[in-house]
Amino acid sequence: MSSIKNATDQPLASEIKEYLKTAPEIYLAGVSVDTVIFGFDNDKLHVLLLRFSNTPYYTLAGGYIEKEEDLDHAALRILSERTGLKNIYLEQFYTSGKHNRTNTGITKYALKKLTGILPPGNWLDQRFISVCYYALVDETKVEPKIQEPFTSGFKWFEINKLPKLLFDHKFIIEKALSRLQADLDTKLIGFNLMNETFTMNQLQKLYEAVHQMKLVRTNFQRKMLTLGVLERLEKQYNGKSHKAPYLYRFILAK
Amino acid sequence: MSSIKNATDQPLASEIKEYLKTAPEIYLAGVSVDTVIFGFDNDKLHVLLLRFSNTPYYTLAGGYIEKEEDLDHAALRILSERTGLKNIYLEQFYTSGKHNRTNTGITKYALKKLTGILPPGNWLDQRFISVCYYALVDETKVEPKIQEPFTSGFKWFEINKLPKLLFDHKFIIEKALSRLQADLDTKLIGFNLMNETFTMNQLQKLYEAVHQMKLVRTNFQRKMLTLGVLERLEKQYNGKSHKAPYLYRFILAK
DNA sequence: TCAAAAGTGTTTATTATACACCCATGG
DNA sequence: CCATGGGTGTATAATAAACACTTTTGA
Repeated sequence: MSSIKNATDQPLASEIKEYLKTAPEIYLAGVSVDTVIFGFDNDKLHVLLLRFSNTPYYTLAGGYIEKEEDLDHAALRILSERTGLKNIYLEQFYTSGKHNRTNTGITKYALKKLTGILPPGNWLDQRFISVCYYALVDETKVEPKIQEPFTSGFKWFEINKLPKLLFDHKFIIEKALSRLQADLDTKLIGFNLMNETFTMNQLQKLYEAVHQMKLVRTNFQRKMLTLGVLERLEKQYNGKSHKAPYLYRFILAK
Repeated sequence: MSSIKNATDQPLASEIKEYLKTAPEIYLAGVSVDTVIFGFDNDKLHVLLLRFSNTPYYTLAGGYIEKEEDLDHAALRILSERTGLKNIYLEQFYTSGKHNRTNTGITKYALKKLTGILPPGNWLDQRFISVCYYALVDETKVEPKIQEPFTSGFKWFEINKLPKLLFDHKFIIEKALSRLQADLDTKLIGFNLMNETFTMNQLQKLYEAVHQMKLVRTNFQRKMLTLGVLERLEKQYNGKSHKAPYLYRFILAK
């Protein structure tokens, strides 16, 4: 799924100025939230990115924290706004705070393309420390919404075919991936990326996509089954000329 | 080591007011850094805590971020100021952001004891999102310095005999410990808590203190040796009537 | 010679890996 | 029947756990 609007090259000065007026009243200054949204489709691990208006660059889904809002709540709210989902699996994994992280050459250029000339010291001009979360979502259930006027589209990218990114978002995605890899085997979170029922083959594809390596089919099956968290359901006949695989479902420890 | 000053009960209004005047010019608003400083002494895992002036409460070593300062640099600077050390092992592990985390009943009481009555909306009154680091230090080399006027002393506490803490600092320490436990076995960081040379027994005591469990001596020794990161030095004769243990040193992979 | 702690060896259990084998399915 | 992918069994290797044994030291 993908959508790109606003192909014109006009700085969005008027909408931006409206935003700059209200933002300081609503949000905490100097702190932002960025989320790495992971999805999975058949055999590829994806990241949902937003097109930065009037530029060829992409960014993470981000936002600000309301003045009386808990940090975790802000992350969840921002994700709900961008994906249309509730009950998203979220994990805070890093806080990025280099003093010039949003103030590099490319970013300055991109901001100018987006906004035109703005008075210095405006809301977008300040230093932001960004608290980063990763989210695991069922990609097929996501209905992304763009965040006007800053972004003009969204697109799922394969984890190893990322586009040009603004700020330090490439670094943040890499951090998110390595954290996801570590978490996948220790916590039982993989199912957040899948449909409720799945075959063992689909589950293996997920693990292979996250860890970016091939796994041995027979041993993977045994390993998953001995975890004791999979419930075997009926077989799934799909018309292929071979044994039908069982469907499984995660059973969560209470 | 321990030191408590300022046993009087007078609110430190004048020093505080001076601080409140300069802080907003120097530091980022709304964001703080808190550090869980771990030390190790013979067989106990310790945490260095600061006595909140005029109260029976303790807090983590914390501070603010200068306006043009990198976040990691701020954490290191704050630690250097409090411990007198350079080259401290630091790991960012969590960012705490509940909107009322510094504004609970006990904290209000403690702040009033410390400062007397201050105008509302002052620097200390604002909401802070706190980026949390843990530090591993050689306890014997630390020369703590208090942070006047907010704190009036410091003390090493055993990890499972913590005093009453302000804010959400107890929760943060627990998070830090479980992160340290996970890190100890995967990264090779234990040596940051010890002298440069140590016996196998001392190393085992460290692992036992961090994991809060007994380990089997013979198997622990083999496991450490097969890691291939220990260099065996001369024996350490200590006058005891038993075989002298070897000293070891960590050799860091380049 | 003894007690205490250090260091090494050995046995067993557990877990991981490789791969052989059989099974079910639709054409 | 065949080809294909699914499921199970088994042999082997690697690792972990339990504990016996030997060594060194100072009294």
